Amino acid sequence: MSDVEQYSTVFKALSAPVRLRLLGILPGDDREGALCVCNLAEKLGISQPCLSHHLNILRCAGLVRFKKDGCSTFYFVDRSYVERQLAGFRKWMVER
Amino acid sequence: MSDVEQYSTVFKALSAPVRLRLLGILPGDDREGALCVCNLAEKLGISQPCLSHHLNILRCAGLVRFKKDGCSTFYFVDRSYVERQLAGFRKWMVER
DNA sequence: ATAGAATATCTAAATATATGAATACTTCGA
DNA sequence: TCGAAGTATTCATATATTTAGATATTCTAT
Repeated sequence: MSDVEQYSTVFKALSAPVRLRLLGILPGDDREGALCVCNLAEKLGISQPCLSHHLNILRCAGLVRFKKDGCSTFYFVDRSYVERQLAGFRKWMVER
Repeated sequence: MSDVEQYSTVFKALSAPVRLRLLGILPGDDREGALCVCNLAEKLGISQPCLSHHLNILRCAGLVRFKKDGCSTFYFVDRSYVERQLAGFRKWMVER
């Protein structure tokens, strides 16, 4: 994947208010304060399938990961990946 | 505008490959190597109206500005604004 | 095995975005 | 003032995204 495709995937994932609110609720890698998916949906005021869809977009972009714990799934933000992407883009932009 | 709306506007502007390529071509505030709009369109392989549309999206997001010089218009990236937004988002994300 | 809980996938509808053609607007020089 | 060049806007169409309901899958406990 080219730089441009890479960054556009990340930024597209970050471009929806609902996904930003989701990122704001999800815990970091430490997973303190993690919520299961159904509670997240309620908190965001969207349906569970819709939330699954947005989590999938964030996951495909590499911004979140998850750990399964029995029946439940706990998502968390991969903050270091987010920061690497932002830093990479900043560098890409300035280097032109 | 709330933080979430603000960042989503910026990221939405950055989410299209054609707009990233455009940002890669546009000069920074020094405006060295500036191209007029019609030359940019040719370089990107899109029509002039389409380019105008994308420039407008970037402008509305605050990422680019322009200077008119006679008939021509020269766009340039407001790099300091871009960096402020990226830094602000990084902070916003970590603070949750 | 079976039931129930949690999450993901499929499907269809609504909405948003991207694009180019036609047209309007602006500025400059003759 | 008129014409030409450069850019923006309008309009219609094609494509992509968002959303919820229905359904499928996965895991656990009985």
